[in-house]
Amino acid sequence: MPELPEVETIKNDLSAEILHKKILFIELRLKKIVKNDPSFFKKVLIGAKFRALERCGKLMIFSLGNGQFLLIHLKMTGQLIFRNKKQVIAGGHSDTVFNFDLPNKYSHLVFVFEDKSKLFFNDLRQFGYARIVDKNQLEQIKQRFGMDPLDSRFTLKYFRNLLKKRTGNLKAFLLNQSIIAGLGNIYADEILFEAKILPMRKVTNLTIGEISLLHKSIRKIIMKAIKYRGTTFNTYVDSAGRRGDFLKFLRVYKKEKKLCQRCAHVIKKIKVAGRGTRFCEYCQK
DNA sequence: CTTCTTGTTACTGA
DNA sequence: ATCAGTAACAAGAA
Repeated sequence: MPELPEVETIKNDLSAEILHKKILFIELRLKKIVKNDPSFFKKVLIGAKFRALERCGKLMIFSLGNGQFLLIHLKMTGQLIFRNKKQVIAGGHSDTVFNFDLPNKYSHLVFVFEDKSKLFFNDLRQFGYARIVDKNQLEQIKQRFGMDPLDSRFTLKYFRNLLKKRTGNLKAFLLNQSIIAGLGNIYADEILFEAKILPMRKVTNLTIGEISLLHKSIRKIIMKAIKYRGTTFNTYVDSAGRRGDFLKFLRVYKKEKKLCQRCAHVIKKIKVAGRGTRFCEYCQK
């Protein structure tokens, strides 16, 4: 599942490949993946160039420099894969960097650039989307997102204030994109394990020490996951089709029935806030 | 065959 | 206003 670290990795890598290249052609293979009228979508993009790439939570924002912006959300199984002219010509076989043919049956949208390089938007479950918005719509959408954990304004003081306004459980709090933007099921569970706090705890009865540790853990886990280029469980790959390396650092996500690396008790899995939630009932308090 | 998975939105009722 | 719970979306894994 692309969460903040995965989207950040794709954003950074793609920025080095696609900026300032003219878009020659748009191949829309599955209409529902685009949330605009298809002819409007193509009209805005063809002939335009991506001027900047940014990330808001798990949402990618491609600035077109003409007052319009392309939004792409990968949801659970979306991929954005870039291939240069040489790779496009070679197909999927001859290059060790990537190991599958494109387009494949999950390639719903393809951007063709003037240098014959291509950007493929793949999505197995078709939950992801692409959408063109103008500046006003973009500002409205951005307002719905909470603080980015990497933002310098995400201080302990700020975090303590966020918690004060809430009453629910911690898992739901961490997953709520309008409070903190970018955390999903994998990193929420990993953060709570790191902070040694149970996911079903109410945000109202955390001690000062727990709040401080939780704040530290959010930044620590997210920064480490970015360093290792995200977590590949099923479909996630970066823009070159490579896997993320954070899988080997997971300590609770998909570790149910295995032994806790900290205390050797069995990792449990239950439903919290409607989501599969993994934790150690012994060393998380 | 059924159940589960997951990000987000929409809807219900409390 | 906020929260908990659930359905919806889709397709594959178990």
